[in-house]
Formats: sequence, structure tokens, C-alpha cells
Amino acid sequence: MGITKSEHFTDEQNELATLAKALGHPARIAIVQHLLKVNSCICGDIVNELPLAQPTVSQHLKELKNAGLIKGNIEGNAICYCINEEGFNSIKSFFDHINTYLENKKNQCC
Amino acid sequence: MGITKSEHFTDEQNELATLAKALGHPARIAIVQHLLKVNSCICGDIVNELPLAQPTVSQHLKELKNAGLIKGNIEGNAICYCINEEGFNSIKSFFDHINTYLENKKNQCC
DNA sequence: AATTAATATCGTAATATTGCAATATAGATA
DNA sequence: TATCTATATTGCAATATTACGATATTAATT
Repeated sequence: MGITKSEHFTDEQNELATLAKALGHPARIAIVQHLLKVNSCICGDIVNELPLAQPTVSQHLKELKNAGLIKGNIEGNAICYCINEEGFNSIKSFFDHINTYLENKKNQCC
Repeated sequence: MGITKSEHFTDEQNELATLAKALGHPARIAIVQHLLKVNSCICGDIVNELPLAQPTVSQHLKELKNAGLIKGNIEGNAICYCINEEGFNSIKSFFDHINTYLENKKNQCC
């Protein structure tokens, strides 16, 4: 049905899924990678970096912002984007958990 | 158009996006969390754990398997699933990069 | 061989996502 | 104020995802 039964899952599960989903498109990975590289923000530059039209990029930026993975500051008539620490911190403990698990090499099928 | 322009992005960007996308649904987060908890695998148990019908769970398991995040072993007429280290290792360096970046607190907008 | 049990696949309806042209908005500048 | 520049929003077509009933498959059990 294309409609996710969010109400049947925990808040944590829904939040992690929302964050992962926001990263689930190569354009949005590219945006995050670019922000990690140039550190301080840009926006028209992101449009120039990506092989997509300006409205499409704007939409991807909106999704990353809504998920809490990037922030945008108004700078005159331009908007400056950068990484939002909060969103990535929410993911961190999940992956820390997985890494600890994998380091202990318990992951064998039956 | 609902069709992603994968060919315009790098292999790394597409791979990370595929992995993130596979985790971009609460049911699939729940499956991974369950496998982390019970360690060795199960399958009918996963169906019982989730508030979804058996074909739906089967579909989610398939997506996680295709992404390389879980593995399945045939055990008689049952199938035993567990975490697949490889998939999660691919994500690790991306998040390590982000964590290093955030620890250096360079993330300020213009 | 027939039945049971566990899982996958098919088919389909409902909804979501992707992409962009056209247009709107808002600030800067002439 | 008119215009330019940067970004967002709207509207829509194409495609993808989600969910599940019905059915198929495969192996164990009787």
C-alpha cells in the first residue's frame, strides 16, 4: 500500500528509520559528503555539484533538514547549509551498538 | 519521476544510499535490532515479533538480504537469519568519518 | 503418498518518491 | 522601483514502495 505502519513500531525504530531513509538516496549522500568536505556551508554550490535541477536539489535539502541531518542559515538572499550534529548523534549509538556486536564476532547463523 | 539517476553518482554514493535505504523502514530496523538481541538466527520468530503479515516480513527480509545487511541459512524447512558483517562494515567508514568530523566541532554555518 | 510447517513469490491496490518546468518569494543591487 | 540573484513551492508524470491475500515451494512428519 506504500503506507508504513509506523504506529506499530517504537519511537526509536521510527526515528532511526527516518534518519536512514533520509540518507537513502545518492544525491543526499553526495550533499552530506560535500558538506563534510567544504565544512562551512554553501547552497548554490550544492546545486552546481549535483547532476540535478535546482528544484530537485532544493527538495533533497529539505528532506535532509526535516530529518535533522543538516541545518540552513539565511545569509542575505542566499542560504548556507551545514551538517547538523544532532541528527547524526541519534544514529551514532545504533551503529556503536552494531560495531561492538560485530567486534565480539557473535554473528553466526544457526 | 520516482526514478533515481544512479548513473550520475559515484559507486560509493550509490552503495551507501542502498544500505541506508534498506535501513529506512521501521520494520527493517526492528529486524536488525532483533537479530542483534537474539544473536543466532530465527525466522518465524521474526514474523511473530513484527506487527506485519508473513509475506510482508518475507519481503523486508529479502531487501535486507539484497543490501547485504543480513544473511540466511537453510535449516531443514526453516531459514535462519543473522547479521551480515559485510554490509555494516561498508557503512562504518562513512560514519567514522562523520564522527571524527563532529568531534572536531568544525560544523558551523557561515 | 498425504499432510503439516516454514518460507517465498505473485498479483494488485494504495500510497510515496523522484524529477523537473513553471512559478513564487525574498533579499540585493542598480 | 525595477531588476537580478538565490532559493522555495506548486503541480504533475513516471516510477517505486508498502502491504497482504492467494498461491507456490520445499522439507519434515505421519
